[in-house]
Amino acid sequence: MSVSQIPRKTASTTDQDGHRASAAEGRVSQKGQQTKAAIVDAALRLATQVGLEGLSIGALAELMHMSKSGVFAHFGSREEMQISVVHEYFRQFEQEVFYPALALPRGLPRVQALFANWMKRVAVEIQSGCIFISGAVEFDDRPGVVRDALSTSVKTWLAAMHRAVMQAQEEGHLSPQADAQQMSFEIHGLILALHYEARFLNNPGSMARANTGFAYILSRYGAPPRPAGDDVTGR
Amino acid sequence: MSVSQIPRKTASTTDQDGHRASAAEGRVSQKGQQTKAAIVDAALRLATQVGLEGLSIGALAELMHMSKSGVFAHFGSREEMQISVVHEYFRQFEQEVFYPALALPRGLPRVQALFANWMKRVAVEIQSGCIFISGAVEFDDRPGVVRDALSTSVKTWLAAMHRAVMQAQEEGHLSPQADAQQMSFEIHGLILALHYEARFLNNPGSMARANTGFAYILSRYGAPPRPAGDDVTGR
DNA sequence: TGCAAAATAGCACGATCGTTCGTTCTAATC
DNA sequence: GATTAGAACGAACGATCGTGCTATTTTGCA
Repeated sequence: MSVSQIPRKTASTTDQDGHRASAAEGRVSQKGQQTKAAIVDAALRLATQVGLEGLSIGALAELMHMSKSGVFAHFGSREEMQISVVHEYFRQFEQEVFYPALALPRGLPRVQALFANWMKRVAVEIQSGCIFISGAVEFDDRPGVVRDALSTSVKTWLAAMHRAVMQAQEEGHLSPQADAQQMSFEIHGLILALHYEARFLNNPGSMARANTGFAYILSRYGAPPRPAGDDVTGR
Repeated sequence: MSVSQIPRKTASTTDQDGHRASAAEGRVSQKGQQTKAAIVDAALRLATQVGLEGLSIGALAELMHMSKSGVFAHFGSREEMQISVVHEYFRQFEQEVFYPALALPRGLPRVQALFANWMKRVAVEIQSGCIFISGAVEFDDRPGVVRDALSTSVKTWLAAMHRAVMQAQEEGHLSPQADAQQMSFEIHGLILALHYEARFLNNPGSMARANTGFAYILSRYGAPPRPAGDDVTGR
């Protein structure tokens, strides 16, 4: 399902056409699409550092060498801009983490690839930040469209991970009586602990601990003894 | 430093007298201490919902039925107010989670008590929020005194937890060759996943999954339910 | 009870926020 | 080339932010 709604790479703004038109609800020109995509790009880069709430149109305008109103006109509201950022982040997350793992056979190889890709991305986000994590904190008790967009994106990804685990059970790679929800929960915890301890506490060795934890989880859930190849980068 | 000490509204700021005086560094009166403690109390309650950055002196003043300048004068700066909130939060955390567990014998019982108390607190924070988590996101790439206060508090607590685990190894309750840092990391992950999935995603059953995960960790690290000396690949 | 000191209020400041409005410039269409 | 829609600008708005400053009230102590 998430595969079918793959957004076009040519225009990153076309994915929200159906639900809301641009600022003045007039048709957008080619140039308009380009600049809007560039703005969303810059906004995403800024949001990973200062969070979705720290994102301001003024700062974004200065970064784009544009006027505030010029930037604003592309979205019509701050919330709509934040949603655009969330969608773009999710799109990139899919491209980097999810889709490459589909190249591997379903079952344990794909689960390992998903986790490896996830780790690779978090490793970068230790410096840049992750809006799925910062956004969760910022919007966890602030209902609204931005929270909905965030929540939907995160749930879509976690469901994909969970699905891969269940497929591994079906393939006989993991114990069939194991609790797939439990396993997904623990994996999520490893990622969150890595992000917290590496990014905020600057604890060295967090990456290795997350990987070790994942190996422990696999072994507990009945994964076959590890093959000689230690590197499981599914790319 | 007794166990039974319950946080009371009076003199909750006396613990930070030595490190920094009040706003104008003049001597504080009894009434001043009371109101400041009440302000910090309200600020803490507000900060758990909107975060340390969302905390504003204006909103706090309205909540206290005071003027902005009246509130401001107690701290001298917004940062100092945020630091006071962090210290108060840490103090309450200690009182609720850490000290009660000291009543139990060192080793596995104390480790289990620490985790149980931690869980009890997080269960409440699913509704109210946790500034150790929200603060980490808000200040993870914003250096300064507030970040330092937060970081120090969190590290103190995690070190206490880690120390308890090592004591359990010394007591023979946990396998001596196990990696205590690894175990602490995984426990931290369970708490973070619980907070994320329960508070942001509203996933039911998260509490049970965190408890189950903790039991798994204990068994893997050689807790009594399983015969000691068991290999790391338990279950 | 009187008096110094502390607590609080009131006001104003510069800055920044998201947003609106009218205008100007640029691009696409005929 | 003329027409027109859209992109971008610039100024201004009301609101809120943290923070000074100066009165005024309240408190604690001799």
